[in-house]
Amino acid sequence: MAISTHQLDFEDFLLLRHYPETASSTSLSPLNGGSWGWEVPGNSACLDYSYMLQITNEGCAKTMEGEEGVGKFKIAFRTKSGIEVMDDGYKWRKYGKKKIKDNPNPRHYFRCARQGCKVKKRVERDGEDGHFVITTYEGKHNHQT
DNA sequence: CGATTTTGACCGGCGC
DNA sequence: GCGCCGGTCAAAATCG
Repeated sequence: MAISTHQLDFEDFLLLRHYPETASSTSLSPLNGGSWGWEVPGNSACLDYSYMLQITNEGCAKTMEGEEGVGKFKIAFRTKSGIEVMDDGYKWRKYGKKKIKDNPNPRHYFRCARQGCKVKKRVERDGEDGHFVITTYEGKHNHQT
């Protein structure tokens, strides 16, 4: 599979980063509704998968600072691609499928096939925009590609 | 033959 | 306390 990637059309995509306990404090802004935030890169004209992987690693490092981790890093991005599952070099084992209320489309749950690797991957196809795919990564790989 | 996928059911958490 | 939604696991079947 190989992502083939290389150059997917990331014309429209959103990057979502999640920070476990960023000082949530007692009062979370109602506007945020949590510690989730959407980030949209300025020049998203051409973003390649490698870039996303970098972001992932970076985020992991930050989030896991001090913790062993395995943790709780979560990143999600919506891409405008007909391909839902792109191969990022890791082997994924599907462990579930579920239909979400918000989306009439089924959501696929993947998990890294490597032992000791508790990374989870969630892929949801946008039913209204068939060409949009929301991929969410959770956790950190204990091994290199 | 082994690993992986598939569907359904079960469980847990959150909300009201 | 009950209901809803989402997530995970499990057994069987399939593919390579």
